[in-house]
Amino acid sequence: MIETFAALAEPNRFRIVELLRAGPRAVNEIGESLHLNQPQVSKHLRVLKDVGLVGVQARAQQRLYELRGQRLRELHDWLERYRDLWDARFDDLDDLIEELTEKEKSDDRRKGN
Amino acid sequence: MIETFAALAEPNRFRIVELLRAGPRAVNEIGESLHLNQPQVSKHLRVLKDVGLVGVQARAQQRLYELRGQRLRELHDWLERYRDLWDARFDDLDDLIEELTEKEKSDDRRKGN
DNA sequence: CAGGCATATGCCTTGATGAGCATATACGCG
DNA sequence: CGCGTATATGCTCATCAAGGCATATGCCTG
Repeated sequence: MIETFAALAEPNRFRIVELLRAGPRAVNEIGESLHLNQPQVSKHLRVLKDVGLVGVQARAQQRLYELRGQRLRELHDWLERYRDLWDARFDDLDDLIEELTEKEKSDDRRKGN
Repeated sequence: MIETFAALAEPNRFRIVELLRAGPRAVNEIGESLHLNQPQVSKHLRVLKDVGLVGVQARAQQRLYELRGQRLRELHDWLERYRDLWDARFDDLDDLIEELTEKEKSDDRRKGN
């Protein structure tokens, strides 16, 4: 889980993942699309592959990288455990609470709580 | 999005988030539960708060940190765009493809593709 | 099997970040 | 209002990861 987060936390890696959502790509294609040097692309793909976010498929001297669902599904499963936190309208309430908390500070002071 | 990933990519921060799933906690409680020094807890909470994963609520000299849903919901929304990738049984297929790819390498060699 | 293309790896430098410790700030209480 | 508790911040050190460049490896073609 943490490894997945770490992999996706890197901007260029995130862009690669987003790009691969459209389908498999060769290393040079990725590099051109995202304006990255080839070695960097390879290195990032290595990380993504080690984590299991992508898989490779060799075609001639090219390597087609494709997104894999496994880790994303795990991410989803993890998120599910927090569903009650965000599935409701809690978020807007949070904002309210935040504001009220500020207010309480002065209230507390007044009533000596 | 990336900031959320970065925040969750740190092991101790991840543990804090998991802990806060059970409900709001004061800084010292978190520290004791996770065996972390107080300054570290504060620093991690700072990051989590800056990213918006947690909110604070002051009570006396304590600060109760609580998980917020916003960022997790965004994460969920982002994942949704990849749903077709993991919602099906594609994953097992990926494993197959991986294996077949290895096999193809020799096949290609034989048939001179 | 030599040359060329596609990709991977190694090395170096640099910036970011976490841990630890000391210390500052905030707040309630006597 | 001074003291103790709860939390935040500053500083330093060590680690790590990303970018750039050079180069190695793999594979195809003539």
